Order: sequence, then structure tokens, then C-alpha cells
Amino acid sequence: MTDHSPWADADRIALGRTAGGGIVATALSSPGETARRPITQAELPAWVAAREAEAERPIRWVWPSTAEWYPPLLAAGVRVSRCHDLRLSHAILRDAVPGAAELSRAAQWDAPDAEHDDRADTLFDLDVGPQRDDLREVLAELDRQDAALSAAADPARMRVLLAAESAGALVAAEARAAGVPWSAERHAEILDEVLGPRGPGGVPARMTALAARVREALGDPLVSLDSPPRLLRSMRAAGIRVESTSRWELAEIDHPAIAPLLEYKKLARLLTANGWAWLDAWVRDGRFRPVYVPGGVVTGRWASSGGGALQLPRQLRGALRADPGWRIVDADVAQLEPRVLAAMARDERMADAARGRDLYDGVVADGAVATRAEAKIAVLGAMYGSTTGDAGRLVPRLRRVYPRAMALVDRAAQTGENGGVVSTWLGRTSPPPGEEVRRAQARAAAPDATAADEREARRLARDHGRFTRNFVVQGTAAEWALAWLADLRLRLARLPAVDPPAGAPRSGPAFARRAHIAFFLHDEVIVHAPAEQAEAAADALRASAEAAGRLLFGSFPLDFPLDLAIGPDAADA
DNA sequence: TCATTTAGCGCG
DNA sequence: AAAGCGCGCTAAATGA
Repeated sequence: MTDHSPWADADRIALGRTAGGGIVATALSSPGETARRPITQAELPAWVAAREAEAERPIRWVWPSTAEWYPPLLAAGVRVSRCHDLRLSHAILRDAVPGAAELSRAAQWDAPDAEHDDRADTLFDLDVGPQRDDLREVLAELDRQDAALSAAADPARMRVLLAAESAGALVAAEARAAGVPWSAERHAEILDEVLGPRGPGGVPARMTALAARVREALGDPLVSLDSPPRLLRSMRAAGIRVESTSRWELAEIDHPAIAPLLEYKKLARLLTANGWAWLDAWVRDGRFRPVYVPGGVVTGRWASSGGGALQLPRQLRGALRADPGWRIVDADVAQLEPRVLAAMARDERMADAARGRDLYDGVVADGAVATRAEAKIAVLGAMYGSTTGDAGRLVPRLRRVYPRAMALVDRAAQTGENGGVVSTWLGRTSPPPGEEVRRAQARAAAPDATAADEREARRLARDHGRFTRNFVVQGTAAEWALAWLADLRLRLARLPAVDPPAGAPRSGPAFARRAHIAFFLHDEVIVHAPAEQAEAAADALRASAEAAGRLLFGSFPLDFPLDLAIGPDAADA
């Protein structure tokens, strides 16, 4: 490089706004700011793309919020390689670094992202944006975060966490822009097959028929099956002794009304949650576009808002359909959470049980329990804090065989029960016990406390202990998954662009021209890939899983095997 | 009448 | 009515 452009040399480029609302970029290198430039809204995508192209090493774009700043770039076909999401990083550092008082005071960073409107051409909603989008504030917050990072318990791990969290935000925006390839035709077929044709008022014929059978069996020709209180009264009148109308309780009952009622509930659920109305509202042009909310769960998992992206019933998986000439490459990690637990605890015996096979089979082979089903109950029970029933009986046997892993979750539970804070492998911290817990403790400690007060306080403390027990595992699993996604998106981005099918529009998001992440759900990734890149995408998924394990846990001998399938070409299906 | 809570069930 | 963690969504019930 002869030219030494400050932009090409920059480690980070921060984006913000001037007092007048214009966009301004600054180049940041280790000594400080090296260049500043105003950019119009219209030229921003091309300018960003040019910086990405000329950079000597990957640029990290620093911006207030990926959810607000990235979608317009994606709409213009521009991707970035890395970013630092100030809002997401703020939330992590604020809670994880005890001395980060300045971050706590900068409360404007606690406000949620503005809803991005796909149709609007404004970058964001101005009543949320200006205060933290102001470039001076962006740079001030970045300074605060850099300082907090240095003060973190383990700055190196925290740096990985912030990078992973930010990369996740990029994936969320990209996956939404790409959409899940979804066959509305196939979805409607499934609805027709399962629910039957829609009768008067839009009520499916099979539901009407089942409801009639239930009412007949109850001897109550008018009862509404959709109202739990009325249904409960009607069932009791018919001599059925139940406390609720939930499925798990009804399943125990022997009565002619039960079978059709359970079937009715199943259909009603499909109709209301993912029926024709859902199809209408959420599927357009062959794509389902859920709104992902990175960092939306306290543990660091993503949440979603709208469309129920995280609850798509297995029943409808058949509607997930690749474009002609493309393939669905679907991968999920087998037993992610117990694997992560084994690695965190450095429990080599548990890692041995997991390596190269189904972890539950390994637990059986270790003689801890007799069957795979028991192993699953025991392992989940250990991570969730079960104390009764089968799990209560089986968990102690696990404690003898995997003392290190069990000690880790037991300690996390004890800390939470005592009102303490626990943290994930990379350093995300659990929220302290809430108001309700503290009030109950205070009541139980008062001189006039009753036995009931004390029981209530202990119950709430144990509830919080189960939460912190699970937090360390669920949260670290979320970190592993973010690392997997982050590495995967960069690998996929290196695949060559393919020509769109003849007649297809040649413009549009550049990433739709190659294999890309189309869906993510805690431990599962769906890649939509041109047929000729399907194998490369599968290799990338596996290589990224391997890389994520090494990034978090170094040389600890544990693998993260994927259940991976390449779907059929649409034409074969 | 509208806003909030509850019951129930889908996902990991 | 959950035991045993974390979510979102819908319709009905309840509260204001």
C-alpha cells in the first residue's frame, strides 16, 4: 500500500450523525481519529462498500445499532464484514463490569432499537435516534465501552463476547433481509390436509366435527371448547375430575370426550398460531421474514418479535422449500447444552461420553443410568434443577459419575439462591434477584415473620437458584452458537457469486447470489444454497462448529457434532 | 370500551 | 397443575 489512505488503514470506522442530521464517518486507529467525512444518505451504501473493498484488514464498523443502521445497507446490496454494535455491547458491559458507572449513567443506550420500517427510506425513527446517533455521543460511548472492556474480569473473553454479539446482530439483519424460503402453496396444502376445508365462518370442517363429538360425549350441546373455564365446568358436570383443561392432565383421563378434545385442541392451535391468517400476514413472495431480536433473552439467546419465528411447528417444516436450483442445508448441534457444560467444567469424563457420539448414549455407556431416555431426563434435570419424579431420582446418579460438571451447575444454583450473580463462559452476567424476591426475603427476616413468609422466601430463592443454574449453561450455549454463526457467515461470504436464474432480477441483495444463512434457532441453522454450493455450505457449517468450539474452549477435547441434511431440489420434491 | 392478565401450547 | 430453564403468540377472562 503506497497511498496510506486513513480509511484503508483504519481499525474501526464509526458512523454517526451531525447536529443537522447528516451522516458522518470517522476513521479510528490506535492513536485516535485520523479522518472525518460527511456522507449523504444516498451515497452511504456505495461509500461503505468502497471502504470494505479497499481495507487492508477487515474493518469493524462502529454504529449505534445494527438493527437501525444495517437494513438500509442490505437493501442496497451492501454487506459489511464486522461491526461493533454499541447498544448491544452497552447492555452487556453495563451489567458485567462492576465499575462501569459511566455506562449506567448513559441511559439513552438502554432504549430499545427503533422499529425498522422496510418501506420507509429514512434510516430510522427520529424520536429515538438523534441522541445516541449523534457522532459525539457515539465516540463518547465507544470510549466508555473501551474503558469498561479493559476493566472487565477477563477482557479477552469479553472482547470475544462483544464481537460475537455484534456478529449475531449482522446475521439477524441479513437473515431477515434474505427471508426463509417458504412455500405458501405447500403450507396451504398442509392446512387443508390437517384441518379440512373451511366451512361457514371460516371454521375448518374437521374442527367442527370434532367439537360436535366432544359436546355429544359431554352431554353439553353448546359448550365452547375455546374457553377453558366453561369447558372445565362442562367437564366437571359430566363427572370428569380435573383441575384444568391442559393436555397433560386430560391425557390421564379415560372418557369418550377426551380423545376428540385433544385432537380438537391440536387443530385449534395450528389454526390460530399458523393458519391461513398467519400465512397471509407473514409470507410474501415465497419468503417468511421474521424479526429476530439478538440479545433479546437475558441469557443471550435471541428472541423474536412477530411471526413466531422461534415456534414454527415441526408440522409445517414441509413448507420450508428451496428456490428452483437451490437447496436447504439444515444443521443442528446435538446436545449443545450438556456439551457446553462439560467443556466449561473441564469434565473430561463427560466430554469422553459425548465425543464422537450421542451424549446420552455415552452417559448410558458410563453406567450412570440404564437407558438413553433416562440419560436425557437426568441430564436435562441436572441443568434445570429438577428435584422430584424420575429426574429427582436420576440426577444424583449423574452427580457420582460427573462430579465436576455437576459441581459447576450446583454452584451456580447456590450462588443464585444466595442472591448472587453468575456469569457465562465469556462473561455475560445474570440479572440479580428481582423486587419480588427481595421483598419476600425482607418479610421473612422481620421479627413478626410467619412460617408461611419463610417458606415463600425460600421458594423464591430456590426459583432464582434454578434460573442461575440454567443461566450459565443456556448462556454459554448461546455464546457458542453466536461464535458458530459469526464464523459461518464469513465462510459463506467467501463463496463465489452465482448467476441468478434466467429472467430473475439481477439487482437486489448481493448475498442472495450465494449460499447464505436463512434461519437460526438457538442451536439450528438453515442455509439456503445454490445446488452447486450445498456441499460447500455443509462443509462450512461443520468447520464453523469446530472453530466455535476452539474459540471458546481452546484445546479441551470435545466435539460439537451436527445433525446435517441437504434437502432435495424443489423440482424433485 | 380499552388495557392487562391468564391459560394453554408451540419452540429450543 | 406441575415437576424443570428460557421464550412468543392467541383468545378469553378480568380489571379499570
